[in-house]
Amino acid sequence: MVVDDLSDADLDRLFQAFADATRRDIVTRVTAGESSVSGLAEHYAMSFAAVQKHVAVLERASLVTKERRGREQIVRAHHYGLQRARRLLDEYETIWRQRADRIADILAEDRKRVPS
Amino acid sequence: MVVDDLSDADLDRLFQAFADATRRDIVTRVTAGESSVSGLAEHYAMSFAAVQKHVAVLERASLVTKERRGREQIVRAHHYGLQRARRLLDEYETIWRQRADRIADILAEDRKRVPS
DNA sequence: ATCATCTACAACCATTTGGTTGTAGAATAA
DNA sequence: TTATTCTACAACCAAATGGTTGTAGATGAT
Repeated sequence: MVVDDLSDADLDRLFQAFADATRRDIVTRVTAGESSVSGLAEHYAMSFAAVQKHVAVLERASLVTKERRGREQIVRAHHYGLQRARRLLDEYETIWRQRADRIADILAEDRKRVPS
Repeated sequence: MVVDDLSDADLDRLFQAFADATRRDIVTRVTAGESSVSGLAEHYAMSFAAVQKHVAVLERASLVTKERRGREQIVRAHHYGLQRARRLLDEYETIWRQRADRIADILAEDRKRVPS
């Protein structure tokens, strides 16, 4: 049962977004609670513009959303992006596990046929 | 309960490795069954050297292993890298879900106090 | 009205990335 | 031995990435 319908480009953006420690930290923060871009920027030893770019990357990957509130831009976690990434890795792991089980079965057969 | 102990650089490599469609396809293939590097290269419209590089990226990310067999280099899936990535995303999702539940509770409280 | 704050975005720079071609070594086949 | 196959790796290139500074527009506070 496939629930995801993400293009290669979508997946590229999704995993690329996770491939940076600052961005993973931003995801953690806004997952714990919303924050303005400048609020986020305080926590990192880089310029506001750099943080702004990181947020933009996360937004393009559908991992966060931005919403204006007064003069601030509020960043929130976007659940579904996260869920999709996890499900994809789940699929890989399921395939792997099935194969591992099959190998285990074959080994078990061997043991029956050639008892020590 | 934290089972993972991956540095930022480890995670960078891990997600970076997934951030390319060719590499994800290689992971899928070798997850279904081992293959030589040249065997993999047949499936892609790029040079052998390019595929070789992709395999090297996956190897550095601990997603596959290489082993010499005669003149071939056999590529296999390495389960643990995959598992670690999935668990990390699980953690994010758990945090998010807890927060979503908390918000739902607060809304439920509101409904009790201010019945329509 | 003025000032401070928050954001947007352009221009620039160094490094990394994803590809190429070319050369060379090791293992197998004839 | 010689030829073929598979791999390793260097050198190169264009484009993307992750950072910077600088300028300008909106919004809120005094």
